[in-house]
Amino acid sequence: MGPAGSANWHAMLDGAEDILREEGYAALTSRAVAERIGVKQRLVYYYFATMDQLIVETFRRLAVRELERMRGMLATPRPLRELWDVCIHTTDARLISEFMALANRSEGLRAEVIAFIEQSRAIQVEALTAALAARGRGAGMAPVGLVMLATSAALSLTREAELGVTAGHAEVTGAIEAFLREMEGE
Amino acid sequence: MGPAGSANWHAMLDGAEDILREEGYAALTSRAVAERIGVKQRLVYYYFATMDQLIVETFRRLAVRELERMRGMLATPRPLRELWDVCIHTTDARLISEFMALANRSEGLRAEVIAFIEQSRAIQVEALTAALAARGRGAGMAPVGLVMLATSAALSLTREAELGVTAGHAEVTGAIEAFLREMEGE
DNA sequence: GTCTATACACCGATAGAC
DNA sequence: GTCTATCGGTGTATAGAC
Repeated sequence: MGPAGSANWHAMLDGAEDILREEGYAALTSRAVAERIGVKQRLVYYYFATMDQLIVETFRRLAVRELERMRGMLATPRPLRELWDVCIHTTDARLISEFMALANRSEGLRAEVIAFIEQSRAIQVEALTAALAARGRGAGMAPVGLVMLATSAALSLTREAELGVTAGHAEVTGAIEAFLREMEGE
Repeated sequence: MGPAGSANWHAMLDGAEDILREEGYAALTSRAVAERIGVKQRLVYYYFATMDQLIVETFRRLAVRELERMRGMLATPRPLRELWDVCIHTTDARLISEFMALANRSEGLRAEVIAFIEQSRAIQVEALTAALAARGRGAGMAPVGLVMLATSAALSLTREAELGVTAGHAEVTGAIEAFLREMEGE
């Protein structure tokens, strides 16, 4: 309904994102979003027809930004290093947990999540394939497999670190760092 | 409060588990649990002081069962194969997503989740270490790192498969299957 | 665009009878 | 152990004034 891209529209998505991160999806209500940005609850329904729509838009905005950022990294001197650092340092496992749980029950969100995973994987495969080709070598597994494995590891490493579990982390991180150094130096 | 281990106690945990799996934690209410097992809402508060306690007990019962099962596998002819099959086939990523999201906001649950991860990792490390020693070889990475990596992969493989994403899955599964065959034959 | 007001349903938790 | 009844609060969503 309301104008996408307007100041209030963005403010509402910002609020929704913060609430998801800090309090979880059970706390993501139209009242909470309104209060957080200093408007009345009714206004949320002027900008979004349902709460589900607000959630989907929140994820979509995040996904678009992230994909754009990742594509930008393809042109840098060390794309693999950049992509890995993003995965491991700027990922918020709490926020991702909420979206993963929500995606199990919202068709609209699920479609967005699927699209995001597929596109981000494609970008990462492109980066790894190019890096391997430039050095005229393979990696013992097809790039798409290696990318899938690294993405899984990054997500679990981040999530467990937030919980306070670290068994095996140094070993996995070490192996990936060694691979990155071998591929891109520094 | 109420007698842990009684028929109603188990029925309530069963109900809670089903609701989490099917509808998510936002739908896990005392009324929903009561209705599902055919009792009145008040009775839920006779067995559990708070909803948080019910959630913690639901996870704990599940974790205890799972750890027992995993320990039992250490004595089988192919422990690595058994442990991997459990990870990849009987894991319900939806249920895990809910517990992961809940653990971000419930101290009691978080402690249980941490304990479970640490204990299951220890069992898996024991299995892998024994298997490597029996064959007098190493694996290019310390066992705990390999276990961490495999666990991450299993979780993401299951979760993505439920979403319908499969890019890179065959490659990762193939590599792990090859490793298992090399270690335990068949 | 933004508001007041409200319909209707559901929540956790408790009092207290049987 | 199990129930009826209820308190005070919150949820989505809508009607309609300004």
